[in-house]
Amino acid sequence: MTDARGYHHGDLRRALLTAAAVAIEESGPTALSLRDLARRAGVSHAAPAHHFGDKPGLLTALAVEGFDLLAEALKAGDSLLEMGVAYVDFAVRRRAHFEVMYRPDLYRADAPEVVAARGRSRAVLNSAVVDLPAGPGGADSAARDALAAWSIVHGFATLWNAGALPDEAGTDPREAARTVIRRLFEPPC
Amino acid sequence: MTDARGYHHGDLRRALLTAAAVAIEESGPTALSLRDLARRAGVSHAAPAHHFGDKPGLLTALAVEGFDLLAEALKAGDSLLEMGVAYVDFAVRRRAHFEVMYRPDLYRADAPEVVAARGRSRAVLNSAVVDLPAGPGGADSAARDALAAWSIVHGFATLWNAGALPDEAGTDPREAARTVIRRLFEPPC
DNA sequence: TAGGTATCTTGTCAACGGCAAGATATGCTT
DNA sequence: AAGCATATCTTGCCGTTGACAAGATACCTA
Repeated sequence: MTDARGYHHGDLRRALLTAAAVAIEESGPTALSLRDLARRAGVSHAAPAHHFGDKPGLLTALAVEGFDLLAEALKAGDSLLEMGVAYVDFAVRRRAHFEVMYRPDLYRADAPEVVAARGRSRAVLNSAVVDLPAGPGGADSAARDALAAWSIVHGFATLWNAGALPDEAGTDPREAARTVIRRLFEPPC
Repeated sequence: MTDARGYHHGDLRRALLTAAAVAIEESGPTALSLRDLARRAGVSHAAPAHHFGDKPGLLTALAVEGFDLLAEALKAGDSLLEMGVAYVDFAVRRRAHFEVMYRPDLYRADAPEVVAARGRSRAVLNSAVVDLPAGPGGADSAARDALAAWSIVHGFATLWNAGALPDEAGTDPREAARTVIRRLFEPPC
């Protein structure tokens, strides 16, 4: 979609979001430049403003898209373990979206569309926990289980993306994640 | 150290690092401006360049300081559980350092001082895992245990700082973290 | 076909990061 | 104590960026 001659682009909003994801994956969200995105899309430097208002506006749209893509990806997991693997897989494959989603200083995290989309993804995440056998804490432990599961997959994904993990972790994030998450079910008891 | 009239500041490097931590805590690392730091320290806009070269240089120094502060903070934990709590506590109290440390696109993560400081903090983290009873995997499971523990505390800390956790998580990060980490030892088996 | 609106362009401004050149303080050497 | 080298800080400048304003062009509907 580099060319698209004529005064009107046709699908500039979509093109800018895609270009933003690519640019963020290349150099991180901090180095993101609206003017660079405009250049990549072949439009003038002020064109993005019409669709997103300002930079936080664009990243807000990207975050909304990310939460919806995450909810979709999580639905593929049929168990808590597999859903955790899907969470990590999403964070690695759609790294740009993931990075923005959990960086509220970059966008308007309290915008209604964001709140709604985040709620959708969280609902899917929690749906897998209620199916577990109740722990020693009874029904009250469901919240703790959800928080623990979410924390371990989110932490693993973040550390993986940051390149902070030692080489022993391997090269396949799905496999490594599965091993780590299993630790939640097979403790040294 | 706001004033310090005269041509020379006296301790500009220290003042800039402190001001950077404050500014990042206020508005995140993306909004950080060297010129703003210079204004806060009462020096000219080009003064920071002498001490840190450029913006990544300043954040590199901040990351090094962060890894050393983390290693120090972790030493206070006498068990794996308490060390995990200390990790979360560090992430919340020294939020600016923590955010920069795990964002390699912001600084020179491969600089030798960074590699050394990161190694020091990781050594402390791993020292608590070897004291654990060996899991079903034998000695090989130590790496997995370390990764699982690191992931769960890092994920919890990140989610807490991002404001992503639901209100049920409470207001005290240490208490909430302790509850979640315990889940690693008391599974529904 | 004509008016209205959505979309995009051009022009401008302040702020920023980075560089170069100069000014001032500090410390070392003799 | 005097002079020189160096560290530290300033002033001035340039290219880029985000944001805004005003105008141009294409689409769409009545």
